[in-house]
Amino acid sequence: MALREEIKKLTEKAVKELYGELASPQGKVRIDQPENAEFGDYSTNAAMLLKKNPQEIANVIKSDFLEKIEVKNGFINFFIAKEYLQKQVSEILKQGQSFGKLRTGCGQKINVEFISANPTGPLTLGNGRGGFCGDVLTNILEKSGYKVTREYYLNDRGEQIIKLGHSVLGDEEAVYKGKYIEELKRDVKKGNNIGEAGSQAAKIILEKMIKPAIKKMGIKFDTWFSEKSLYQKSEIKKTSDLLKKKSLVYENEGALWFKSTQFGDDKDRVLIKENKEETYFLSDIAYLKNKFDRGFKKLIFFWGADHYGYVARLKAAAEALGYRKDQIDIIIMQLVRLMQGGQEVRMAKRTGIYVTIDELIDEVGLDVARYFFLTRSSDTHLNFDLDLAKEQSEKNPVFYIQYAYARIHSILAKFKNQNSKIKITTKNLKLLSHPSELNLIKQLIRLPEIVGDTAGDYQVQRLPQYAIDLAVAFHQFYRDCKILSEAEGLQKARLGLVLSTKITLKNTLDLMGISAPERM
RNA sequence: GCGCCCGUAGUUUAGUGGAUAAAGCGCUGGGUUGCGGACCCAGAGAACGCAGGUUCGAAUCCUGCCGGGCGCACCA
Repeated sequence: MALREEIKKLTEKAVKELYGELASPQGKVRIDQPENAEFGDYSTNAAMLLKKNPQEIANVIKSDFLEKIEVKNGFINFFIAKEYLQKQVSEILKQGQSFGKLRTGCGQKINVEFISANPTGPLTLGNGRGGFCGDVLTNILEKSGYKVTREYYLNDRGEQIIKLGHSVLGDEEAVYKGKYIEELKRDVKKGNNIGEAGSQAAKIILEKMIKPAIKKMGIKFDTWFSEKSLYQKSEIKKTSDLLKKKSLVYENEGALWFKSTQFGDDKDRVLIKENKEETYFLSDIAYLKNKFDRGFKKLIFFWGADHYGYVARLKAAAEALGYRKDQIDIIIMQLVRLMQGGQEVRMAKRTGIYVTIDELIDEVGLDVARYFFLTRSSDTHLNFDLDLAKEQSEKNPVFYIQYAYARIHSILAKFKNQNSKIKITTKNLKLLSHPSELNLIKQLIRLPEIVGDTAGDYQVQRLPQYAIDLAVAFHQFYRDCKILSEAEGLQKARLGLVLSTKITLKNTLDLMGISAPERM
């Protein structure tokens, strides 16, 4: 069990013992990790919330993994015992690659849909942002014990395909512009009608532009879901029939409407237009049904802020289908604005002005590109300046993290030249007592908590921050503690610590999809 | 007009009810005959957009205002 959970339980138990079940605090009891070491490794505000004497509570709490408990300014501060920390090193070595894994997901099926850009052009920076964040969240959820499906929804029919058709045929209704459209004009067979030209162009864009870009981004989708297939398998018809059966639709002015206001939407929405064409929303409901039918208990979507208006609608649809609104989580990513020399440059596939995610990766490399987007919360309005990004990429903190990893590899390689086996015993680990050693271990054991927190609140920017903390702790340890030149016992202990740092750092980088280079 | 999001150090951002607001870059100064100096240490730099309110306690919650982004289709 994670240490924080353990401390929470101990505190709750103590409170119950002293004040009985009735003590209900106003506000949230928290177990925090204070930044100031003076306040311990963990601290709780429980006493303040309960308006009780913190010392009284502290006196009742007893545990062998705690060295001491102090009370200061109303907080109860917990100090972890050295022995507990030392033991964690062998625990990490034992768990290896699976260190950080949790069981909270209980194997529940969860579907994460991200990017899902229309096959009408290359992937832009906005797609990159949502793509990287989505990808990392799926890694986190997997690590927390969920069975995750990464899904890309492909809008391979409908209005935008027609528009693409016009564009590649170059008629007066053309909307998409750019070099790729010029190239498509050559590849798409002449004599096609608009729809066929559009479909053919979309297929080429998907295979020649989107899929390679996604591969370059280091993302692997489990499912590429075609909107068209919903029509081919009459799932659209089945869905509208189902809603009719539930009396959730009505006809008005020749169109078929869904009573979404019954489920909290601002207004009712059209499913089938007056001209008998189905709306995109109807496909979406069918798609929603399809996902739930496949057994997913939870659906997560990454959308750009420009789709915000769609949230209430989709949740309404989920409820209409008989599911709960909280089975759908929609993460709204604020848009990426392209800046050049302090001026905004409007990006649009329709004007042909945009920076593709390919270009960014070519310029700064995948690791920097990933790190760049991962550090910013989805709420941040991101102004992206390619020149600035290029200039700063050399100083990107990702190299600082990777440098720690390369250093570790170098130490271990040097050791292996002298002696091929590292055998670490509990007795050796007891020699770890330098503040920098203990501090490093404290950072190492945060990984499961980081994973758990992020799986709960989807704030993936926590991960790059943690990686920095970890690297800092290692670099400081490296400064303070010699390894190879020490006597055998201490040398083994420190090698164990170095190895467990390597594991933790690697697992953290893996979650972020960032490489762990042995040399730089 | 209504709804959502943002405004934190020179800059890019963390921090969403707790203690002295944190980090990268930049700036100033210091550190290596040593396992990788792409490193380490110290310092300067922030009335957290403004004004009220709730609370023992507010960058965080509420209200109003200012500035900015996005959304309010029988478009997708």
